[in-house]
Amino acid sequence: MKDHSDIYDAIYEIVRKIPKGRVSTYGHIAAAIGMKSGARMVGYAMNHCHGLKPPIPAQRVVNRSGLLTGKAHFGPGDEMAELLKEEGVLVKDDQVRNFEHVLWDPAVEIGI
DNA sequence: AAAATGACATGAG
DNA sequence: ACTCATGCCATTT
Repeated sequence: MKDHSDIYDAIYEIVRKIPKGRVSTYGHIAAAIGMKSGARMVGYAMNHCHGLKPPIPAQRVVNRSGLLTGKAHFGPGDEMAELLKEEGVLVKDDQVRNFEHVLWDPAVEIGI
């Protein structure tokens, strides 16, 4: 495990910039770092973000449908949905309500 | 070195 | 409107 995870670093940086109460999608994050079709890479990076020094709010990262795809990777239960609810994101049946309302576009914030 | 896998996206039927 | 098939780039076996 070298420390070259530049891709991960880029992805983590974007996810870390997601404000509380907001969510983002893999496609938008991938596009923000320059990987238009690297949606899978974003998810892959999330899989490795377990135990990182800065807590990565991967719970704010959902698929383009607003569905909590990786909820199973957080906790045994609906910990991911609970976290989002705590932050103010309306989650119903593992799916974000008002998705477009809480959707945060990294490209806009970063200024791509 | 090649093939398989992955917390997705998009297009076509 | 819904389901099936392909693409994408990096990591792992």
